[in-house]
Amino acid sequence: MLLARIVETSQTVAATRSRKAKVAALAVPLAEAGPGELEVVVAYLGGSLLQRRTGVGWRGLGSPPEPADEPSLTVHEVHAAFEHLAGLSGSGSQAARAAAVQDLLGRATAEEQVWLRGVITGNVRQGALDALVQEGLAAASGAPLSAVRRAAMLAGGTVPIARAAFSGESALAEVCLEVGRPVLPMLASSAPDVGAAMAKAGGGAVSIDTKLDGIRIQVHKDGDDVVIATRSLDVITDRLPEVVDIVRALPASRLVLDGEALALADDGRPRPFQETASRTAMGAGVTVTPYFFDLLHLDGTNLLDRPGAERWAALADLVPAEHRTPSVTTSDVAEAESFVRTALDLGHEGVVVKSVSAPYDAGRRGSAWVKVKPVHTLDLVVLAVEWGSGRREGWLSNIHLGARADDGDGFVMLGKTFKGMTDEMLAWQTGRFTELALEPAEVKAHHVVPVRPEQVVEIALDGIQRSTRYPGGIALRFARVVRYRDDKSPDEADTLATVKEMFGG
DNA sequence: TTCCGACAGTGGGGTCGCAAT
DNA sequence: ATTGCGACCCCACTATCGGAA
Repeated sequence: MLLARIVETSQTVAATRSRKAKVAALAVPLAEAGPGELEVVVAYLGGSLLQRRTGVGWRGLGSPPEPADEPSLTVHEVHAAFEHLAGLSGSGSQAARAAAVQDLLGRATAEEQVWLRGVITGNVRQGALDALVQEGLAAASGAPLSAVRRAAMLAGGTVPIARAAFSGESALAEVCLEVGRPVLPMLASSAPDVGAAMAKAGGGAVSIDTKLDGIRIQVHKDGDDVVIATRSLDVITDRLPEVVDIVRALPASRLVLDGEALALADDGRPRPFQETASRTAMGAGVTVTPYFFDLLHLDGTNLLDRPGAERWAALADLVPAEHRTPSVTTSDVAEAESFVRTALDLGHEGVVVKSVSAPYDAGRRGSAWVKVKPVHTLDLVVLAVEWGSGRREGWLSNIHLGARADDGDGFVMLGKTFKGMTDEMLAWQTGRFTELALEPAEVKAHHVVPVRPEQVVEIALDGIQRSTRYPGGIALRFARVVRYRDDKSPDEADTLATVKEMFGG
């Protein structure tokens, strides 16, 4: 198949807003693809490469060479070119990569070049990713969408099950959880408070799990072989030797566990997320401790489809309490709230409320698991704004946030945010910050537009973290706009000292 | 007819490994 | 030794479509 087929399809998909039309367009090349190219076609239609990493990003693309007049590249040739790129390493590899990228782009038409640049930087932006490709696969093969989805979740992606979809429903049904092959992890939706979360999770008795602020781990054990995968199914076994030892010692020969790994201080309280993420923490003698909250397989039996209560009972029989996520089962909101307070007092992020009857829905973010985290707010001042991209093209989008300096002179930047803005707010702030621009004539000429520090904005955030990037030594974590405050002047905004004090720094 | 679940997009800060400087 | 880049860790939120209620 020619790459041009993929590119045409991508353009068609991008040109319609109807999801049904997108799916119909995706189904055509999927039905045309030969057995030897189906995997590549599935990946490319979803805007991704089969290579996990190529070593080339937006910077390594360079300026585009003269495009070809006629399309000639096949998907096979493109795949081979990326395989070559991915294999380059060592001294001089950057120059070799640049040359290989230029060679590939030089063989592409102008439209193919656009698509190739998109797929390399992860910016195809056609309004369809893996989920719609799965729908297209179901449409093209005649297999039920539910069977395609389930197989993809259990196989860790759509690519590995594409051929099975064309082999019929029974072939898809045979795809099941295999010890040693990571499945997509179940995700949690969110709710503002525990009461709402309990209602969302189905009411009645629920499990309230402590939400630990570390790295999600899925651990597969087959005899002495242990594999640890992250949320995106990256294998990080070598980085967590303590976890490997702990799982090897568990009294079962084959198992799949889901949990969280985090670094603890000497007093047992969790260290900041940054220290869990850092290997320096391990190097400094800080161990990373695993806490497991689910069991997906045990000695030949897949537990995914069993109710939560049953899986967790099996987990409790297998894993000692010191390596299980603290939790309580209750239907009483007051008891749940009390558990949340305890979790927060112990320094944890919050809780995850879980239905006791729901199965483990791999790869889904449903209402069976609902997270609850406390929200803090600050009143900060907008110091600059950045022009948006994509659907925010032409709007001033990302705002720079500052707290009042402690010496009363000026503002200290603490971070940026683009979150929480409605289209109405984007329109308003584009006008407002154009008015406040330090250099009104230059507003459209620069990506970053500095403004007079006069607009106060209420910002929600999860907390602060250590920063070497920002002058105050701290940065906001997960900042988002709540509302613009026209009832407050900049000299009423929060100070750096207040911010540090609020978060115990 | 209205409601709501699922998706895609729009980006945030920090950390590592690796290659170039 | 330092710097820049790519890749990945954590992630919130809004708009939209289309099926469910």
